[in-house]
Amino acid sequence: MLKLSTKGQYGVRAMYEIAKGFGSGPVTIKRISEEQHVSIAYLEQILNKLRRAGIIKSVKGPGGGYILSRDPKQITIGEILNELEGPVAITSCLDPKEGCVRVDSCVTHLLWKALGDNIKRFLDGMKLQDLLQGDQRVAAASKNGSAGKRGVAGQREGR
Amino acid sequence: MLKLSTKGQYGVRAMYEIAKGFGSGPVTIKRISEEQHVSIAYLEQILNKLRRAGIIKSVKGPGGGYILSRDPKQITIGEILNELEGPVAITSCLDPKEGCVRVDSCVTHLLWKALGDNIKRFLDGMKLQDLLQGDQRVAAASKNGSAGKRGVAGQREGR
DNA sequence: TAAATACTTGACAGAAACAGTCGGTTATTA
DNA sequence: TAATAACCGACTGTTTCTGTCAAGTATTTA
Ligand code: FES
Ligand code: FES
Repeated sequence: MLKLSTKGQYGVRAMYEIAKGFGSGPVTIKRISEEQHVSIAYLEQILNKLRRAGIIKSVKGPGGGYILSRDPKQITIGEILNELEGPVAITSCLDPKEGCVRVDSCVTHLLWKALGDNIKRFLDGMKLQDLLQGDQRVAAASKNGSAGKRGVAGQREGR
Repeated sequence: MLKLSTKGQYGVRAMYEIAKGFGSGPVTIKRISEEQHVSIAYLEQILNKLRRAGIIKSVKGPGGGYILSRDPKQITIGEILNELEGPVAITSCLDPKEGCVRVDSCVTHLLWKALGDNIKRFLDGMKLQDLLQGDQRVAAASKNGSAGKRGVAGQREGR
């Protein structure tokens, strides 16, 4: 249950690849395709969305490719997924686009809201930079719970 | 993103309804249908799964219905959803039924694992009893993060 | 034992979401 | 102008979801 679509998964992997090249010129779609084993056609769809959202920029022509709009420290997994799959919404009732009339009498509303908030907090606390740093922070979050501002021992000094 | 299917949602609502009748005889499917606005036919499907899993028991004939197999304090939301939608598996790679060969070289594996563990911890920490008690504990979890053993201030003394 | 109640089971089907492809276009550089 | 690389929309097969339906079984009460 609660599966992420491939768009979201590939999107994060693609962003990781672009982040790897941060500071050293654009990364081509072809490169990403080879490194992450995702078809070029599919990646185009994904990267277009992210570009329109302003998270990455593109450079056309030879030597072109994609670059991050911001520092990897300032791009969260949450915002990537948000663009590709919409906001976290455990139920339709929690979806901003839908909403629900019976909120007050609903016994589970708060439950799903709490879960959704939890997930959101996790995803928004996780940065592209954390992926680049070989997952130490991620691993810590696994034991700890949310990756929120409380932080993790040893976070500041990545290496 | 990360939407729960209606089976899972209705399942929890149905369990809540059965839990309400805990100690005072079986609750009919008809009753649940009316209280929670879900069709009888659909509920049958859902309750059958839960019964086969041993979470609830059924009593046939007039005066029959469904009853909890255990105390509401001992039934978690996690196990209900687990039966109805399978285990938490953010990606196919994390799904016990599927698995992945490329785990080691995968940059996002740990990330999704951490998220999944987080969710699981939340769901397993949340009991049917918490729903019955008007959501105080749930509300607390919303601000706090995981509903795990670390607990929430004032948890012990529910009321 | 007959009637009423209530759960049991498996099959089925329309709708929606997913996963991915394809053909053609535009912009940049050398 | 030729090569490179991003851009764009439409399209399609597959899977999952969200239910419905019909027929059957078990239990109680009159
Ligand atoms: S039914 Fe809409 S909030 Fe629960
Ligand atoms: S590709 Fe299987 S673990 Fe990431």
